[in-house]
This record gives sequence, structure tokens and C-alpha cells, in this order.
Amino acid sequence: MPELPEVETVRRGLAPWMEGQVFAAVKVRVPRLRLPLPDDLGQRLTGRRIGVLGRRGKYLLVPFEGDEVLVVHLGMSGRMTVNHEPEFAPGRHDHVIFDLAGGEGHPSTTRIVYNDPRRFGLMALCPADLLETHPLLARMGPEPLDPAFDGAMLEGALKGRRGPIKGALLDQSVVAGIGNIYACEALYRAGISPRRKAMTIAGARARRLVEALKSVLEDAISSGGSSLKDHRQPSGELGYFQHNFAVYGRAGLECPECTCEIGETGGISRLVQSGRSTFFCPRRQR
DNA sequence: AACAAGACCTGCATGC
DNA sequence: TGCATGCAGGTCTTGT
Repeated sequence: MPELPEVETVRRGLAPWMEGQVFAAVKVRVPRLRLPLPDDLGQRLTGRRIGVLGRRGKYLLVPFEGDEVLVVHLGMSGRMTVNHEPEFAPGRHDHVIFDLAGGEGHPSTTRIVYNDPRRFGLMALCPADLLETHPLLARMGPEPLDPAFDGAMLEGALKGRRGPIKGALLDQSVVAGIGNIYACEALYRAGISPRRKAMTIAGARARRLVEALKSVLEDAISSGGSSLKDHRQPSGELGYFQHNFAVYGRAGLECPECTCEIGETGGISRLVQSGRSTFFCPRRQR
């Protein structure tokens, strides 16, 4: 599910409920996600005050008292939602429940529910000062929305890469946070074929791709992310950027910018690269 | 070193 | 109705 915009939406949705609050209890119902949860997760968190939520690529960062950070990845199907029901009966895939102590101006019952049917997500604990060297984060590339991320930086990261640009964009060491949807959408906005050799993206073309990445991510964040099957904002609301997809999931449909008839171009095409669907407009993307 | 394929899981749509 | 198949937003590991 969640690529950078969805994780950022989750971060923004959780922040007002979590920041400055204290973990009152942590209930682990299913301890095995993609990695086993730390077995002392509850002990380590209980009684600790939560700091300012952060994000690195697709990872949500929850710092807490004692200079430690709870690192959360939502995998393909993970959600974190806020719940205030006095009597809460956990659902089938509600694996971890964080009860928060009600602070001033907060309801007495607030809990954060981590739900993940496919269990591809993970949680880890890390000392705050070692975050950048943690094995999960150490090889992560630049943040695409960082102003320092520009054409030259992308061009450098793509040097020596003979494979298709689509695959390179999914490599988190090239640029952080891009997944299958936004790789397709950014290549469309930049007018670049997903099959183009990554190393041929340089100069103005690299700048175009960087701008496309930034704009599509910003637009998606503004829409609360994309809800296909799983993504929900922490409030339970859907995201709605999926209504703005130009190519993703739109095989055979008309390209929003091509005015000719579908019969002439076949519309949006689908192909499989490294086992993953790629959607693109063969007419506009070269 | 870069790249592709397989593995990890459940749920859903589709077709027979 | 049941059952098989294929597909899904990720990424780690393995092998070429």
C-alpha cells in the first residue's frame, strides 16, 4: 500500500493524537510481522512520552522519551488508525494496539491500532542517534521532497545503471519512498518511457523527472494519499488521489493528455517489469 | 555491482 | 456454490 504520500498522510493524521502523549499500555496480539516485533516492546514504550513524529522514505518514525525511536513500516497492507471507543474489540488483523494516556485536551480513551492483513510491515526500536545507521535505513537514498534533491543528484544515483528507469525508481537507495504507483505516475508526468535505460537520464531529462516526482508526491499528499484496497488515513477517511491517476491501473483507457481516439494508440499500456505491473502512455513517454 | 526472481502473507476478483 | 488462478501499494534474500 503505502508509498511516501500514504505514510506522510498517516504521520500527519497521527501527530495531533500522539505527540506529547504518553504510552499507557501496548498490547501485542500478533508478534510476527515481516520481522518479529521486539519482545519487550510494551516494556520499552510504557510510560514514555512521545516526541515529534517523523518519516524517512516509507518508514514512520515515532521518537519517545529516552532518546529512542519506534520505527514502523506498513508493508503492503498496513494501517494505523486512531480509535476512541470506550469498549474496543480488536478486529482480525489488529496486531498491535497502543493505548495512550489521555492528556490535557485529549479524550480519556485514545488508542492507535496497527492493522496489517498481509503482515509485510514491521516495527523496530532504535536509539535516536543511530537511526541513520540502522540496517533498515542505512542505504536509503535522498528524500525526494528535500530541496537538495535535484537533477544532478538523481543523475548521479542512476550512473552505471543499465536496467530500466522504472526499476531504478523502485530501488530505495536511488531515491526514498517511491513505489509502484508513483514511479508510474512520475514517469508519465516527465514523458519518460519506463523502459528507458536509467543511465540515459541526465541533464534536462533528469531535472524533468525530479520535478515530476516532487509534484506527483506533493499532489498525492494534498489528497490524503491513494486508497486502493487498504490505505486509510488515521481518521479512517479514504485518500482520494487514486481518482487523479493518469496511468496507474488504467490499461486500455484513454491517456488524459492524448486527444486522439483510443483505437489509434491503444490507450494506456500495461507491461510487466521485474514481475511488477507498469502502466504508461506509449505516445507521450519516450 | 546490478538485476531478476522467489519468498513472505491474506484478500479479493475472475472464470470455470 | 465451490474451487483454482492471478493479482495487489514492499522489500529481503538468493542466484546469475
